[in-house]
Amino acid sequence: MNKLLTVIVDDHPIVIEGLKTLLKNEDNLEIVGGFSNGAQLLSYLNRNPVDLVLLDVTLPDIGGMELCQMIKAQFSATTILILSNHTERSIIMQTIQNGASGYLLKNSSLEELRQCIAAAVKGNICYSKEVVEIISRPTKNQLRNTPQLTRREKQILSLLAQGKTSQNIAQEFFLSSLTVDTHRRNLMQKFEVKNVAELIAAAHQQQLL
Amino acid sequence: MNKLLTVIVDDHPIVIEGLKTLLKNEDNLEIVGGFSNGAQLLSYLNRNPVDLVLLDVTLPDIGGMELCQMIKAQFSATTILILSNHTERSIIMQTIQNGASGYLLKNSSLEELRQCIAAAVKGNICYSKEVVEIISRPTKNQLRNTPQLTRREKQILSLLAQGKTSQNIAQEFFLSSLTVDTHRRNLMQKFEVKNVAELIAAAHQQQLL
DNA sequence: TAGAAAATACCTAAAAACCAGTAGAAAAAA
DNA sequence: TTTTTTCTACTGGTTTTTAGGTATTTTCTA
Repeated sequence: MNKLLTVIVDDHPIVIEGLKTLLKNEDNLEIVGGFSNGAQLLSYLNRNPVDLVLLDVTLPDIGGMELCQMIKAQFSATTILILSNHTERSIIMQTIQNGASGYLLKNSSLEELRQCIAAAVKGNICYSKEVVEIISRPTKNQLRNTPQLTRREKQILSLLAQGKTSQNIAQEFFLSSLTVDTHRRNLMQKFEVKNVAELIAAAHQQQLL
Repeated sequence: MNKLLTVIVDDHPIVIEGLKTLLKNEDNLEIVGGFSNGAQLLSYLNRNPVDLVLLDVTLPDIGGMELCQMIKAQFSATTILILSNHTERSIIMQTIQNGASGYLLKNSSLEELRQCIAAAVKGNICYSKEVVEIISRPTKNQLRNTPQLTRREKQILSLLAQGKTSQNIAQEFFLSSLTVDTHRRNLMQKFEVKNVAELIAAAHQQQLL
C-alpha cells in the first residue's frame, strides 16, 4: 500500500514542525508539505495529489470552514482532518458538515491522532476524546433559560422570520396590526433583545425556528 | 490486556447471533451477553462488569435514547456503540448527545465495526462511512443557493445579527451610516429577502452565522 | 369560580429601516 | 494595464419598527 500523502496547514510554523516530527516515523504516511495559509494549500493541491489534509480552522487568509468546502468541492478524494484549539461546539459541528472527517484538539496524543487518521482515511468520522466531551456537553442554549412563549407568540415569531411585517401578520391572523406590535414587543422583551434581527438570531440559536 | 467484555442489545435475535458469529474470532473482545430489550440489559449491568454495549435504538420496552442516558448515568465507564438502521440525521445526532460513542448502520463491514470499536473504547467517537454521508448531506443542499458575500457584507451581517443598528455599525467601522445602509440593501438583495428578520433567518439556515 | 395569564387593541412620537436610484474611489482580478 | 468588483457615500422620500404607556376581553387553571 502506498503511503498517505499528507499536508499540514497551520498558521503557526511551530505546529507544522511539531507535527512533522511527530509523524515522521509513521510508516503509513508521508508529510509532503506544510503551509501557513489557505491560498498556499489550494495552489499545492492544484499541482499535486494529496490524500490527507491536517487543517487548522484559524488561518490568516481564509476561514477553515470555507477552505473545507473548497477542498471537498474540487478534490473530493482528499480527506480532511481538523486540528484546532477551538473548543466551541458549533464550530466543531460545522466542520463536519463542511466535509471534514474528524476533529482533534492540538493537545491530542499521537495515539489519538493515529486513531483518527486511520478512521478518516477509511471514510469514517472520528472525534478525539476531548472533543467528545465538548459535543456531549449540553449546549449553552439548554443551560440558558429559554423564554417561555405563548402560542400566538410562536406563530408571530415564525412569520417574522419569514420577513412578514406586522401588517402582513395582522391580516393573516385577522388581527389589528397594533396587536401584532404588542406581541412583537413582548417577544423582544422575553428574549431580552433590541430588535427583530437579534430576535431571530436568538430564536434560531435556541432552536425555536 | 484483558478482553473487552461486550454485550449486544437488539430486538432481533438474528442480529444478535450474526454479530456474535462475526465477532467470535476477534481476539480483543469477548461477547458475554445478548439481550433483546433494555430491562434485561440493565439487570445484567447491575450484576456484571461490561466494557462495551452494542446497542440498537429501537427496542420493545424503552427507547434507545433513554437507555443510553441511563447506562451512562449509572455505568459511566461503559462504552456505548449504536448499531442501527435508522438513517435520520436528527436521531444520529441525538445518540451522541446522550452519551453514545459512535453510530453504525447494520450493513457496515466488519472492518468498519472493528475501526469504530477501537476508536470508541479509547474514548473517541466514530461514525461509519454511510453515517458520515447522512450527516453531511443536508448541508450540501443548503450550499447550492448560498450567496457569495464580500468581506464587508459578512462583517455587517454578523453585527446585524447582534441587533446593531446601521448607525451602530457605521460607528464601529468608521463609516457613514448611509454606506452601511447600502451594504444592508445589497445583502438583502443577495439573499432575496425583504427585511433583516428574513435576512438573519436565511443566513442562519445557511450556517453563515 | 376567582385570579392569573394570554390575547386583544389603542395612543403618540421618535427612530430606524426600506426603496430606488446615482456615482466616485479603491482594490482586486484578468 | 485594463476591467471588474467592492467599498464608499449621497439624495429624497415612504414605510415600518420601536419605546413609552394603558386597558378590555378571553382563556386557562388552581
